[in-house]
Amino acid sequence: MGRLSRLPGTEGGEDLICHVDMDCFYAACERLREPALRGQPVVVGMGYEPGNDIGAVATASYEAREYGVESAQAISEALKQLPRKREAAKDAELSVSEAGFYRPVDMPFYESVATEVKEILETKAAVVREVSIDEAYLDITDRTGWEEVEEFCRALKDEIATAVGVTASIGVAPTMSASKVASDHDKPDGLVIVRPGNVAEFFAPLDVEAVHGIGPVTAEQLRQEGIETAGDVAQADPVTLESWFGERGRRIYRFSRGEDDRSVEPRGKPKSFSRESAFAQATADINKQQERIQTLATAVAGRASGRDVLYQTISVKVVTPPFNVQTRAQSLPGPVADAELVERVAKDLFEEFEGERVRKLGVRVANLSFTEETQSQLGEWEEKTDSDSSPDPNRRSGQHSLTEYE
DNA sequence: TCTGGGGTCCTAGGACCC
DNA sequence: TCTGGGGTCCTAGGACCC
Repeated sequence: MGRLSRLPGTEGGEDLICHVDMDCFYAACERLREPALRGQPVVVGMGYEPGNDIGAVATASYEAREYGVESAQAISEALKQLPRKREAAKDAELSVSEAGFYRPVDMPFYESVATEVKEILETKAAVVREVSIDEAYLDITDRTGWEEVEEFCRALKDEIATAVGVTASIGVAPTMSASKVASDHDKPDGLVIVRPGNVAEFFAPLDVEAVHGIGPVTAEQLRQEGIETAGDVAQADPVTLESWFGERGRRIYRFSRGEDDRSVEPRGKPKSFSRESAFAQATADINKQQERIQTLATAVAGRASGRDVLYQTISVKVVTPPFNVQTRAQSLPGPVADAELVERVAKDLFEEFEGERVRKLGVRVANLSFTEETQSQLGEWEEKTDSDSSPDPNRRSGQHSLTEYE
């Protein structure tokens, strides 16, 4: 829960929140280092190996989307839709990368590009919250005003395009959730400014699923009730929404009206690390399963120890056909960093599923604690700690305070 | 959308403590 | 002794986001 940025019950409108969302970021990065890909249908994916179906689209360029490629689609399906792939099918010599405009995910490179963007963002706002590698919120209240904000944003977009070479879509609104919806409203290369007086009008016609926090499941339930637009949600009875969806119902109600009392704050420390991977085909082979668990456990423990993080809870995730997700967890008496223990516990937890066909396995560590040294090394995780364990909701961020881990 | 991978938050029931 | 109330931790699952 974020702090209140203003007194409850008072009219919002003073704040200018800016949401920056990079367009097709992975594909844009690939084009940076390979200009021949510009204007072409590009698909960036992970886990694809020729000859099997495993692997999905991480990002498709707008040209690829024209051919029907969608995010999260199986790579093999996506590549069939691209014209070059069809030509290449005649030529068995061509590798996958040469055939379609497929490129495998290269996170280190994308992160280097994201860092350049972030450096620009940091000059534009006192507080920047990175949501993911290609998305961030900026509180620009003290840097501009509603009269000049369009110029301000154009300058920001230009700078990103000129200095880094990728395009961003930007949304500006009086709240975080509204700015998020605004940036999404006119992609790619969009700039949508929702002024305080226009919030209701902006939201009214939008599909419920455009609202941040309403996904496919909730959207379907709402439609069953005849609620189809954000405007409909805004007109609904918040008590009824709460009876349907619990606390989330209240949030949905507020977000559909553009209301959001969170303030922009830097990201806190991670809460868990996990690793998961799918089998090319569901398998009941215990050797393959245990081998996979071992690989995942080692990888997860390695990530944690690389960051000097201790963990106290170890869990496994088992996905069986058709798509049944089950998790089992075990907490330890105290925080540890022990790869062999992770593997042992994970294998123990998995025993219950022995003999079952499994399509996907995952290993996770949680209940993390951060050592003092970790803190100084990890500037990117911020110095704040108040979001995870402080009993005092009024405690301000920005202080090094790790007493709970000493 | 027959579904990859890495996360977050919320809920609900049970164990356990005082 | 068969029974109140409050609080915390743990586990499992679900929805959502990128």
